[in-house]
Amino acid sequence: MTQTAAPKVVTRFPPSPTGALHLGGARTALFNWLYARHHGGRFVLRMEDTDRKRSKDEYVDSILEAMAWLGLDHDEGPYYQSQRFDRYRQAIDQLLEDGRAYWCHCSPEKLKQTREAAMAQGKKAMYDGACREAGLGPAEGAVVRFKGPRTGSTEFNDMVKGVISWANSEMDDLVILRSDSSPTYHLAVVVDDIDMGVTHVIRGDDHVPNTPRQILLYEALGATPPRFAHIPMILGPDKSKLSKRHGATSVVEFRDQGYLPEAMINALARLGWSHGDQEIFSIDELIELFDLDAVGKSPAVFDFEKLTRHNQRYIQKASLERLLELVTPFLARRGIKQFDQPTLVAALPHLTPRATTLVELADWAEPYLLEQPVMDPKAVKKFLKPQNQAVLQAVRGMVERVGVTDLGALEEAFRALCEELGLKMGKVAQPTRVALTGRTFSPGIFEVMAILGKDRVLKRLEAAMETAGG
RNA sequence: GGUCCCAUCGUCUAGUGGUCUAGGAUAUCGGCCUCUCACGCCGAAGACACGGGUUCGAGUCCCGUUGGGACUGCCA
Repeated sequence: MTQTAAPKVVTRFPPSPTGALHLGGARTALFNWLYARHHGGRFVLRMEDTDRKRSKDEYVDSILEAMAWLGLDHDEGPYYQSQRFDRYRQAIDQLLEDGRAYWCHCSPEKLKQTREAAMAQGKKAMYDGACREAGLGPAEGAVVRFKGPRTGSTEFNDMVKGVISWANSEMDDLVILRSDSSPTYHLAVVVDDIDMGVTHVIRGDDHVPNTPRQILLYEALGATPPRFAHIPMILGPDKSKLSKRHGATSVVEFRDQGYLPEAMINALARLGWSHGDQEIFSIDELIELFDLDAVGKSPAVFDFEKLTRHNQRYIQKASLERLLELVTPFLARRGIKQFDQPTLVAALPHLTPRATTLVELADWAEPYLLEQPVMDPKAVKKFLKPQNQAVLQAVRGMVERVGVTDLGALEEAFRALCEELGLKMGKVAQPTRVALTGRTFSPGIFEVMAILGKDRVLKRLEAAMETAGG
């Protein structure tokens, strides 16, 4: 007998488009994507936009953009829950018919009062089940509630946390249809995961308390629950839930700050997951190595410094061609739209070890791409002094004579010149560096000359001599 | 308050009862390299939350304490 071709693993990522894709969501998406890819399964994208007031199209676009940037491609979707209301209604009707749900006429005000009263007495703030056995029908302002069991317990074997058991008495009857006749999250998510054949639900562990109630819903709907894997949350440096006040938290912000997607992926993957002592992983390695059994249980503080370090390494590793493409928008952003590409190509290999982000890389590249470098006033004051005019003059003469193409010859001549002047290398190199780049730091002085070429070196030295003389 | 989850260097983590005087990464500090700034290399400091058990033996298993977190919505 041959088995049907139904994929054995189907994962999904269901963001609600009420904000940009955050680090936590991105990691959840990554783990789902990796799990599907590792097992040769399918990855479904679904927008949970049942809350029509808070969901916005611009967030849908922004989430899609972030996913694409990270390279997390989906095999199905994006589905939109807002387009599946008929299906949810059908499931709710079925539940009503089967006696697994009931109409509730309690007003939000009344509910709030009972809740507060319960809290005041130090009791559990749960729905009291007033309408549970009332046999009510639909009415203006009414909702439908799921009729959950009052006794026993619901248990599941979480793939990262192990067995988790929940007393049914701890769960009240949750609303599945709102008074505006839209379905709630719990109902929609379960119906969708059934319809879409989801086999593994990998999500943040803030969903742990939702899981037993959803399992009950699966059973009421006559479906087998999927496997669950609850991954620990990502925290800010103060160990509280990561939020805006911790700095950049949305994926596109990192992109705009000059981070490479593979650095993001690497950093995110290592948060809660590990493979021995290995720190650097390519996408292919992650797909090959990733599995849920190596996911940790405890929450993790996001380490921005480590991400930056990863980013620096990835910038160093990137091909010249890609770097060119990556850095161009960042150059444009600082007003450098037209420039001599060969100069940038020559400069880039010397710049990458010095840049931790693409923003910095563009900054490092600037002196070589501008007609005249922007002179740092402090550097000018310190190094382009009258007494250095002669030094610059001597360097100019040397460059005129030996050129800048033969680095060996250039260095030899430069050192000879220092000796001749009776000056240490640094005393000659620093004024030259400022003359050529406008700054006190740069790649090696000979590399700088080679990048600029003889003509520009001579021109800049002359300009600097004038500055020093004046 | 209740329910549930979690607990190794500052941070991310390795560690699945003996090989742990606890390993790696990052951050910090020191050194080397050196024309500056980086990169790179070498080195230092730095952790098993606490208390009970189980065991010949516990970072590893069990219980408790403490601490942290999540949930407790007609948000998802």
